[in-house]
Amino acid sequence: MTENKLDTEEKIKAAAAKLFTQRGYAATKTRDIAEEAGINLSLLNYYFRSKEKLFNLIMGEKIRQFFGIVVPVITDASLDLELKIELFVEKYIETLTQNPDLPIFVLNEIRNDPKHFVEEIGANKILMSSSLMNQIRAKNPEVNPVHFIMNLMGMSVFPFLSKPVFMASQVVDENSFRALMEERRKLIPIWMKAIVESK
Amino acid sequence: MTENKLDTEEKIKAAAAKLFTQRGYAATKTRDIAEEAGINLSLLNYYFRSKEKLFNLIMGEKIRQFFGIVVPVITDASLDLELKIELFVEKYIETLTQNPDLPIFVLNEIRNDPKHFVEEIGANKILMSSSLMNQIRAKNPEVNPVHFIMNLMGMSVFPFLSKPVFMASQVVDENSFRALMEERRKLIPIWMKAIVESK
DNA sequence: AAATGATTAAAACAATTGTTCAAATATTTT
DNA sequence: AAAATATTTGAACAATTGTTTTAATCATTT
Repeated sequence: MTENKLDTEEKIKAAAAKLFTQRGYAATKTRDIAEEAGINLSLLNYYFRSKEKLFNLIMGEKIRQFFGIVVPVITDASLDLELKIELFVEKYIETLTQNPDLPIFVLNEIRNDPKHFVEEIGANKILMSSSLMNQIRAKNPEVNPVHFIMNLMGMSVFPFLSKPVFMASQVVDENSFRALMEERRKLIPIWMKAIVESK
Repeated sequence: MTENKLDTEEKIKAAAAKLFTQRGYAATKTRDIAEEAGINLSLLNYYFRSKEKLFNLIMGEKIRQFFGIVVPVITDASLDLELKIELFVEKYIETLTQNPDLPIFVLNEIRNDPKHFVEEIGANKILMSSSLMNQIRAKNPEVNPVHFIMNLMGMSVFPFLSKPVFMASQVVDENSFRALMEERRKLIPIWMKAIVESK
């Protein structure tokens, strides 16, 4: 039955995505994926040929998820800078709240295999030539706009990267972290404005 | 000879530190460490009992390195807020320029084993009760000071976490990245001031 | 020079892990 | 219904990997 086939294939992909993002490539065993998916180990190779091919598939999806979120925002010339920032922050905090393991996984695996990232994100010059970058340059021509994007991403993404540290230190718990992120959704645009206009 | 003993022990530790921080625990093989150190495989177990014990040793050192840098700064009540920020940024950018793999390794492994982190950093309440936090609270009582520390760390550390992305995207190369970080050393304190005083 | 103890090397072991195979079961097509 | 095809299963294989063992080498002491 064709539906059953999609079912198991999706089950394997979901299990693989969960474990790969949580543990990384090397620490994830094919038997763990099979168990998590509730399927026989052989089916993994039957459907995806090898652990590596399955990983590359998941990896590609995660890369597109992580970087694709904001592409429509940063490229849309009809949005002014202020609105772009608001949407950028909102999209990231929303997506990462649902997928807290996404950033550390993506950053890790890009470092391990930068080529795969370049192949996956066909147009890698999108960022520098984007409407967002031009608007930043116009606003403050004296500062390299890369600083701006590092600040914007840093303030949005870093909290999720460092969440385990703040949790372990008992600085936040699951609920207060969520509340903090809600606050940041409104605060980061204000801070970014202050940064761009500073000095 | 006792000097030779220290020599090989240090060689193994250096090799282990390099490979563990670059690849993580699971992807690092004991045989790779031995080869990198230029020693026989058996010596690893002879000196450190097991891969896991060796890893915990390295891990502890890296955690202390990553978090220890700024403890003297954030706890010293004789430094005013502005100077604290300057020193904080300077220390981090300096240390991470020398050890670019440090943050992603530390954040990764803390997520994998938060308990080890808590045991390693005995006093985990240092941050919240630090002189730095009190100075922030005094300056802007309306905003949770955790936001402030996330911004400060995010702006300082995130560039190193995302460096492989910007390199692969050809947004920066090794030299321009270094130059950017030099700029940030001066800019982040200015931006942080703008943030704290915003609204 | 012989003996002792520390250090190093090579080989082997046992468990793990990715993958394949052959048979069984289920589904679709003729 | 029979044949053909697709899916699932359990066992097995081969390579990898952390660790241990046994013997050899080296430096130091007697």
